[in-house]
Amino acid sequence: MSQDDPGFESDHDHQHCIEQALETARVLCRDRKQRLTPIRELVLKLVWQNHQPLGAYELLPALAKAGFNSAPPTVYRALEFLQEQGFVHRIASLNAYVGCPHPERPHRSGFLICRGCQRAVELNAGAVHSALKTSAGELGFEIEQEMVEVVGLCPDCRMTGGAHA
Amino acid sequence: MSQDDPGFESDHDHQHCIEQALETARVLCRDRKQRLTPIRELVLKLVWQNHQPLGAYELLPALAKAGFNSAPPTVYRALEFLQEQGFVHRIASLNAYVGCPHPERPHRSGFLICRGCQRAVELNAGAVHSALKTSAGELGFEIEQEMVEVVGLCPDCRMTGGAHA
DNA sequence: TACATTATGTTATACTATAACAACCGTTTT
DNA sequence: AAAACGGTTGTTATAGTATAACATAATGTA
Ligand SMILES: [Zn+2]
Ligand SMILES: [Zn+2]
Ligand SMILES: [Zn+2]
Ligand SMILES: [Zn+2]
Repeated sequence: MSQDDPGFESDHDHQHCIEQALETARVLCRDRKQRLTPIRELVLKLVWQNHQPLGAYELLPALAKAGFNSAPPTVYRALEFLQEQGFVHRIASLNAYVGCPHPERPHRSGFLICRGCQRAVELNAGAVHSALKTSAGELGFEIEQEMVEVVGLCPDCRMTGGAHA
Repeated sequence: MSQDDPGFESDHDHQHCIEQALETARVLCRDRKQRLTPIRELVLKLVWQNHQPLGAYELLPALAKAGFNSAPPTVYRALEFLQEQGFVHRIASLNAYVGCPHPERPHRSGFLICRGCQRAVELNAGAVHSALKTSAGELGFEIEQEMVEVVGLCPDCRMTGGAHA
């Protein structure tokens, strides 16, 4: 692996993020006997165009430009598939979708969402999960899915007061 | 205080939950010089009618029955006020609202949401918050709001397989 | 090829939330 | 009391998000 997750580092090689995400998806789909159709691959690529979560309707124009049908069900179906495969996550508090950098195994860690630049970074926080599991366990609650969405300011935006991107 | 938070205990005196929530809201509004108008109080009462988060549109019929205007802005305005005062929380993953049992100070702990009975219980998990703060801090991220929503099965529903309420 | 399965196209609609402006009401100022 | 003000509510319209339902096309399998 030639590059770690970029986190909030602004100057990483994002082309690499995109290519790696697409290649990982292709491999996993082959292994899982799932079909990464042109629409699905395009939607995945669009979601990965940056690290800002995108709304479903923001993807439609690009689908139209690529010659596909661009009615809502098209993009929602693709997003549903990509979520099932773990390639993208939905950010409930934003009604938006973001690419997952580690779709190999299902997981549901948390997101740090910057209100300055809108970037969302996936948090691989075992400690958060453990604390959650302990607290839930004390109430006899059995966890199935976790959604952790934290809004705040990333290092870059703290310096500029979070006023812009 | 005559009763602790009921958590997932099915047989608690829920009338007490409601009365206490309303009385706390009245006191806090008086202290804060905010107006708990009839509409706002009714919406708070409706949200507290049980421990299942309710959608905004589910509240409208009851508003109409009470003789108020029942267009969406009415209920959204009331919910906005109640959220600002900390009397209710919004559950982003459900697009629904639930009463807060501890509105004295602002907070944003997490929720355990049972997919069997749809009850949501507020988790006062200092450990989760600490873990989150630590993990975010390592990335230089400054937390402003936390949303933790955990879906699973409560003790009651684990026994019945979560098939119903 | 014939058949079943999955994916996509297409139209319509449901669900969630807010914009914009008018009317009302309680309080303060003149 | 009258006027001015700020906050709340009434009302209409619209924006934004997501899914239902059914037709058609593509793909995999026997
Ligand atoms: Zn990148
Ligand atoms: Zn992920
Ligand atoms: Zn109760
Ligand atoms: Zn609360």
